[in-house]
Amino acid sequence: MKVLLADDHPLLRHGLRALLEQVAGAEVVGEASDGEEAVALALSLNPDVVVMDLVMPGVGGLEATRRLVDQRPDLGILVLTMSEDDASVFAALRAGARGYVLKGTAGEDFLAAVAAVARGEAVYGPAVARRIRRFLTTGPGTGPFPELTQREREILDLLANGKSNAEIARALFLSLKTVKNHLTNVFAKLQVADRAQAVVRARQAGLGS
Amino acid sequence: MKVLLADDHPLLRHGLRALLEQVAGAEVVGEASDGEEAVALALSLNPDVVVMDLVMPGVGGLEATRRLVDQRPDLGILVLTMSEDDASVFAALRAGARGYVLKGTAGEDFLAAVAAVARGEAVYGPAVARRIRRFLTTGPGTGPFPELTQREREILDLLANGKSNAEIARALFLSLKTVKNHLTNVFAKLQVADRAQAVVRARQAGLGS
DNA sequence: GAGGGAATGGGACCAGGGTCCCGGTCACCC
DNA sequence: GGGTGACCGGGACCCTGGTCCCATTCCCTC
Repeated sequence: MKVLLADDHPLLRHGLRALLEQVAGAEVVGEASDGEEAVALALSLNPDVVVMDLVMPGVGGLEATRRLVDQRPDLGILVLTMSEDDASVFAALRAGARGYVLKGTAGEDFLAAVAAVARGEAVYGPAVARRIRRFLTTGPGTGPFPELTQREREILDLLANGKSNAEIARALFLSLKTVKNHLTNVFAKLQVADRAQAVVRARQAGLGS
Repeated sequence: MKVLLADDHPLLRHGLRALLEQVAGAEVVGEASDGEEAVALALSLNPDVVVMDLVMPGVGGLEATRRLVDQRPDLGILVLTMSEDDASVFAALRAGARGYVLKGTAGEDFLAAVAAVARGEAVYGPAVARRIRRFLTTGPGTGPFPELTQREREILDLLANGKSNAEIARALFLSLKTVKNHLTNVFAKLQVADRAQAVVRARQAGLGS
């Protein structure tokens, strides 16, 4: 099983290589630090699996995945990323990645995912699986504020970044009135008096950037 | 040299351990995956250096750093961060970290930083070094936002906890007008438009509870 | 003593934020 | 079919928040 590593963090590449080399039959045939390099190395080294970071300088993992899948449809690509957001998950899957693992997963789970992708299977980490299930069920699942609706959470997230009502309205293509109405509900559910307190609560819960 | 690793990413911990174990005299005595665990292990294992990630589930690296420095002022804490953004790095240093390295740094540089922190030195990147110098040269203004006056910082701190103008006025025995006037100055100095954005900035810098 | 900045307030003004109440559409479920 | 809830929006209303003036009192420094 030949593996190609593509990640712009030397430390992380080192960890992956150390992990993979413990496994009999696994061999790290190359390392790339950006998407361009990843595509070139994958085409020349013919690995069974490419472990691909999404965020890399220059050509990112998403674009590299698209190019590789275009030329080698059977190549297994395991996307490895920090971000857990819905957009990334589905963008990666649409691009043709066969697996999606968060960087926070345990070593054994990661190795199992690499092996599975090499065998042609598709795997997702448990965290992402939960995320997908939540996304599919759409219900007010296990978010930071489960009592909020989807829309209310979107608005709160923008609020947590200091956006004004008008900016939120523009960002979500809503009327100013709708934003204010939603926020009134959010404040009630969070049991806060105004937007400033809501920002405090939201950022305590890890929202915002 | 005894090292404790605190990061919620097993893969990254693995990479760091592999790196450190190449060095004679270095020993990874423990691994923690959140701030709570990091504090407990550091107090029981007595390492020379704690390599601390900032973003961890539950008690984050910032709070863990504060608690550790409180109990073991001489303990070297090396913060490991994704990005070099001013607010978080500065907050970490304010919490008592003796250095920080980006996750993207090369292995040798990372090892050098760990060794330096173990020796009691402090290591910072050029961007932070500039900021530190400015912070120190602006005298014992002590805290983020050196451009603010003492009173303005007090008010901003209350604001960062979601207090209204009236509440701030009562808390500080001031007129409502005075609070508003001070806040107008604070907003100008922080280059934000309103209190919500000020809350965001303040909490990014580690203010508030 | 003159100057400047920090701190404290007042007056006037008004835009944005927030509330309450109302209407409608759509999807889902009993 | 009827009910419920999310989502979208309007009207009217009030008040906090924020700004731009202004003044006063300290205190520190030149």
